[in-house]
Amino acid sequence: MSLDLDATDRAILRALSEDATLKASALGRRVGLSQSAAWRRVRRLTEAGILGPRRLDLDLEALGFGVTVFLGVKLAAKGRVSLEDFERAVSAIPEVQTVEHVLGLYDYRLRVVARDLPDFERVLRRRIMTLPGVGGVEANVLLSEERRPGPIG
Amino acid sequence: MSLDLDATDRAILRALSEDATLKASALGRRVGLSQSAAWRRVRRLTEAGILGPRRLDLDLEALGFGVTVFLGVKLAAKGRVSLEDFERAVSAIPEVQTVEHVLGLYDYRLRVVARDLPDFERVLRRRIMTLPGVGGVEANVLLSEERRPGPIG
DNA sequence: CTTGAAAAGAACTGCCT
DNA sequence: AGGCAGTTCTTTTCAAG
Repeated sequence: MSLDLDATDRAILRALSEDATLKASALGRRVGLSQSAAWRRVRRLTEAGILGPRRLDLDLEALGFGVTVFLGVKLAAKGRVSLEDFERAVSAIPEVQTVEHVLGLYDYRLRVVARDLPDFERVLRRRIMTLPGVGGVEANVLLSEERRPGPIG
Repeated sequence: MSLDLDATDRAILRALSEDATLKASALGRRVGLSQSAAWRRVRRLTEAGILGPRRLDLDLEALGFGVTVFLGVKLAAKGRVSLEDFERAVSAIPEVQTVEHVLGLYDYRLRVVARDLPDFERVLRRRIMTLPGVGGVEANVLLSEERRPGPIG
């Protein structure tokens, strides 16, 4: 299924995950190909589904959201609440950036942003704790974060 | 510092976080502006630092990395290992996609990808558990994930 | 903010090696 | 598969209402 990539493909993936706005010409220069060859490779990788949609990272801090908290949520074992109910309710909270359904100590991991800690407390008390079926919540406040390209080298 | 955004700005941010490849003309159509007006707003938001770099999401599953695990890492209290040492070592592991320094039950949260569970066990035993200063590790396996635009509405 | 237009540059196509 | 040349499209800038 996963078509095989040569070193040039991997170089393209590495370059594009750093800067998705790279033009085919600049990309080609960087990996040692002509503009059209680079462009054809990008199209091939896109059609293979390897290059996903170009997403835009908003600087939420510049927008006044300086607090990011990761919540580990354990659903109440007894309250036979469907996962769908929980997911629907959590998706309606604007401050929730990511909803991850996981297997382990928690059932869900949420990435929540807020303007400051008082604002976060409001979100936690009025939105999170009132979600259907919540059994326990554990929190970690983000101090700093580093994203890396992943195992494409 | 954070310049105020009107409803149109927020619409632009919402549209672009869904699809960062949107052309200024299509964007203008979507938010009810002319092409040049939309383009000027995008430039203004970019210069204000709100629109970050366009990153490209790789479909790691299409590349054969079907397993994603979140690790909560607690450093050993005694072993006076500097955070820098830990961060440097963890950054050298290709399978680690994200390193988050957090405050709470854990000291670090790691997003780790692997080809399958045996491969993950290899990474865990040979790379993660041998990191300098690791006191305890807790794992959650990703089942599904939903990303949302965040509180820009 | 809008329209219109012009210049620059990138995307995309066919043909050739 | 890669390179070249050409066509089509968008971007980017400017002038004027």
